[in-house]
Amino acid sequence: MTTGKESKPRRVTAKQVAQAAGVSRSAVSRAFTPGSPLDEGKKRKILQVSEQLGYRPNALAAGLQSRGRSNLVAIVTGDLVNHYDSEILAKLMRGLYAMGKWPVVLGGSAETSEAEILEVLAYPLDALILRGGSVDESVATHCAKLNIPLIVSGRVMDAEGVDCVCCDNMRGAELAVTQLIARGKTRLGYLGGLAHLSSDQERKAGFESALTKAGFKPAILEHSDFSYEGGYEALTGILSNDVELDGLFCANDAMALGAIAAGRQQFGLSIPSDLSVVGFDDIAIAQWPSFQLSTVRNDMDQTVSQILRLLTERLDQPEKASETILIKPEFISRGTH
Amino acid sequence: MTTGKESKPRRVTAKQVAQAAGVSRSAVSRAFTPGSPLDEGKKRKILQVSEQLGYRPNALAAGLQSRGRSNLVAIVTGDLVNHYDSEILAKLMRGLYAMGKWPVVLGGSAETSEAEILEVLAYPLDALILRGGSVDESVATHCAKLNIPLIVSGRVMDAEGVDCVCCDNMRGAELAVTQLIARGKTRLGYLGGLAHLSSDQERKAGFESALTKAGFKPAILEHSDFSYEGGYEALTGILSNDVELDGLFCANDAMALGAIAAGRQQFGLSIPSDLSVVGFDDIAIAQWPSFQLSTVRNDMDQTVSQILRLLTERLDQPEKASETILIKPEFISRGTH
DNA sequence: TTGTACGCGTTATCAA
DNA sequence: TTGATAACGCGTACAA
Repeated sequence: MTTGKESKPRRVTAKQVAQAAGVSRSAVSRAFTPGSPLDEGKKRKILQVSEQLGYRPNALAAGLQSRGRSNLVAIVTGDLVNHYDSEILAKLMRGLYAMGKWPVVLGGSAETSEAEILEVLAYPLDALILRGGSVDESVATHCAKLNIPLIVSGRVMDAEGVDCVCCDNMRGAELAVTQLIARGKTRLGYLGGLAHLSSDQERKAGFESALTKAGFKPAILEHSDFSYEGGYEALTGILSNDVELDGLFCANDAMALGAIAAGRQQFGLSIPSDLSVVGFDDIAIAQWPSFQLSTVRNDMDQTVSQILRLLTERLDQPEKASETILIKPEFISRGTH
Repeated sequence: MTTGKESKPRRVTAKQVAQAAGVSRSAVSRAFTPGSPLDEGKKRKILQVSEQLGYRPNALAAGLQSRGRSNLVAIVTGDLVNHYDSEILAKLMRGLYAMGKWPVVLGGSAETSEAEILEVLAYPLDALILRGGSVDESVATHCAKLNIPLIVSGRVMDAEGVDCVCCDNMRGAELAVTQLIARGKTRLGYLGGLAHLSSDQERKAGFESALTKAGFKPAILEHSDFSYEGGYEALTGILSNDVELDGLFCANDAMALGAIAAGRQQFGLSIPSDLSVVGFDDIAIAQWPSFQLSTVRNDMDQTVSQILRLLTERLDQPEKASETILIKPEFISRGTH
């Protein structure tokens, strides 16, 4: 057993490799830079010594160079308890690996601390991807000052030089309402998530406008928190108050699943004959045999590929005009509507 | 619109702030180093100019220093489609933020590429946390050569200087078997996940040993892939082959939920009177009203806090003896056994 | 309290 | 093809 603070053992450097191999430091650097002019035998020797000593060029020091990049990209994700957030995070990370970028992940829990984001900006990030959490727009100002490209997804941020990728939430809500009405449902309710999020506001607005256009009025407009438990409690509350309802559009899948469970267990409702329920996002469990949830697909693959495209272009052309991409939602018809 | 490759705009440096504020560059450095001797008025001036220019000390360059750290910690996670993996990742990330460390997240999908891990070792990481994915032990060798502390969780790795935190899987499986037998179930089956993972092997071994000790034989030993769909298909297959079964222990919750759905929908079974099902992990959806799954808790909070403790101690004492921590599982009695 | 000078590990430039 | 040398941006020992 050892006690007390010990000195940190240091990593092997190019200098040490150079000495051990009997070459100059520059030669070592060249051995690891494809296309550099270097004698083939000398290169082999260097690589062999490096292997033996466990040498790898330090990516940090390389990123310090004039034209160097850190290849670090920060991602701010929403609460990973929400399956949409964890699923799209996985896809986004894979895309970044393929680009040779490494994701530094922030958030992941209910409260996304603004301070955390500002702290991580101390790193010379290649970009910051704001995918979830409720973060103030002032982040855009900080990024701009630090020359860190900002890409926002899941909402639209109207700031200079900020690229956005967002689902057409209004359209998605309209799709849901149209499909419910097509099934003969007329007393429709809306179950929203956190009301301060623009995605919720847009879905709600889409719901109301589509309903009005069809000549109906909302049976109820309720809010919860995007969680399964929240959806369960919300529908329990609504039905306990004798609200007449034959269709419910929920702002995400988790709440829809919770509402379905409450309807069945607390009120003995048959889904969809007594009550139709439609969700939003199309997370993996929506298609589990137990659920077979009808929902509006918030396409993750399209979203991720657009984010990656915008990132690539922005890195290549820092001054190019910013874009806002709207992803088209699609109604997924399963068994709950 | 702009075309072609443009030069990357550079970040404001301490030198520029020094010039703008009319002070030396070291003064700027001191202004951002708490406890450094510096005239109060000069410090205010520097901070004000920095604010205006948008200057932040570059964490990368700072980490290059002799006694500096990168404060970057890589985490290898398993497939984020598995809720256990995404839930524990979120908790682990929060713990790292609290320590002032930033998580570079790898994996997250079915195939964890070994090459990805080796590539990220180009960064002078403070540590590598191997939490999921099926990664070869050779990673330990690479980490050792690069002086990057390695902490493994979810399995035990018997390598020099590697700390481990793992659930006592044998004991967990025994708990499940004991509880099933206590309910009068005697024809018990085991539904495993990916058979090459040690966690699966240990749970299976625990199942068999506990059953033998109680004087019974396994009704069936089956394997799947840790997914809901896999569990659904596996039980469908088992029951289609007329295996007599009154209790099923699954190597994780997702498969247990799938198996329950299959039993109910495909064979009209009543759970638990016809068939008891017990899972492993205790993910969040295990306690959803629709499921109320009886399971063995693989405690995430304990696991995470042990990982963080080992990390802290390892950073403080690089040469201290390595530890292997076994987390005690707990049976969570709900409605499916 | 201040500024100068050096080191961190790398890549890029330049003259040989 | 080579090796010496200058950046890169920062912290800090050292001398003033």
